[in-house]
Amino acid sequence: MSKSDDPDGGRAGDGFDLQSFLPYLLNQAAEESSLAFQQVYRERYGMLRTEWRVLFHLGIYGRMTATEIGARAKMHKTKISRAVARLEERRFLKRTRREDDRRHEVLELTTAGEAAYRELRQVARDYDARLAARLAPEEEQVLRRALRRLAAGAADPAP
Amino acid sequence: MSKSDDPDGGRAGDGFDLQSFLPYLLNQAAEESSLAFQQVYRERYGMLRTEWRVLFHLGIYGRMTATEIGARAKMHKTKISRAVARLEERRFLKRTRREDDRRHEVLELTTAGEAAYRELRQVARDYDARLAARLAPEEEQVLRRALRRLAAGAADPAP
DNA sequence: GCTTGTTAGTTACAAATTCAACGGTTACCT
DNA sequence: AGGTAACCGTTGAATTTGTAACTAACAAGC
Repeated sequence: MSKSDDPDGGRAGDGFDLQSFLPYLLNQAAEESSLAFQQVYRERYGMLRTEWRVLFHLGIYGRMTATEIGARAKMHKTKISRAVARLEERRFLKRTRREDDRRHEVLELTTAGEAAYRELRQVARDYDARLAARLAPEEEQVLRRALRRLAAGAADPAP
Repeated sequence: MSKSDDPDGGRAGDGFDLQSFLPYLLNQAAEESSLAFQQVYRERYGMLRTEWRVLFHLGIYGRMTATEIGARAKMHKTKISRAVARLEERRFLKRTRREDDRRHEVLELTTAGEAAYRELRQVARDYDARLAARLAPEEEQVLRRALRRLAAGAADPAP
């Protein structure tokens, strides 16, 4: 039949355009644009996605606790707990219990962690530039702004 | 210390702006914007992400094989295999071996599958509109175009 | 003091994803 | 034909994630 004859990636079929559905489209773009970066932190440092995120949070913001990272990155406690454990094993960070409240562990990068962070940060900068180069300069601005708005979530759940 | 004092979500620290790093930002936006839709297909149909995707591909493009879906959606074989198995169990789709080449299985929605698809499609449309409503109309256009370009991937890997 | 409740972080178990190998079918090559 | 290679789809084992119960530390009320 003539149902799926379009050579390109997608607007045939019935009325729904999957390639324009934001949750789907965002996911495809996120997936695709993570690939090359992923390859670096995986193959060069044996890290997982959760791990480079924790690394970056500490590299950027300095000493913080696991919960603070979780709040900023919207990552679940357990993910962070495991990422921290692995990063500690590999001596990328160290923990210190806070003496005024011994429930908190303050996390901090070691020298090795700092070094890894700085290298990955450079990779990230270069890579981000390469991604942005696929877009028109003003397009890029609009994109980042729109994404931040979407990432922020709905303020009001419609009355 | 004065290292992480910014009340809002992000630009303190050293020079790197994580909230603007596209792979990270895209992921946050994708995650956030999937939540409400996820809730519907999960709680109303007990589906997984892979499953609604397969369902939509069949609903939109009609009969296709698993590999064709994989190519369009950039989903791995095994994910699709398992999604198809679960959708079949629940009688949302049926398979037919192609007689001219018995390696292929043509997948097709059942009546129940069609019904589920149509309902979810409506949810998707409404939801997409609600997401887009957070953006300025022209912003929205630029966003979708930019995302499609990013999702398409790099044409040349730089010589 | 001694409950009760809350918060920080871990761990155990189940669910989902990835990776590698497999069976069955067709295509190619001599 | 016979052998090898390629392709479609599945399966089992290893990773990774998610969910829920847990320990430890503090805080508040009584």
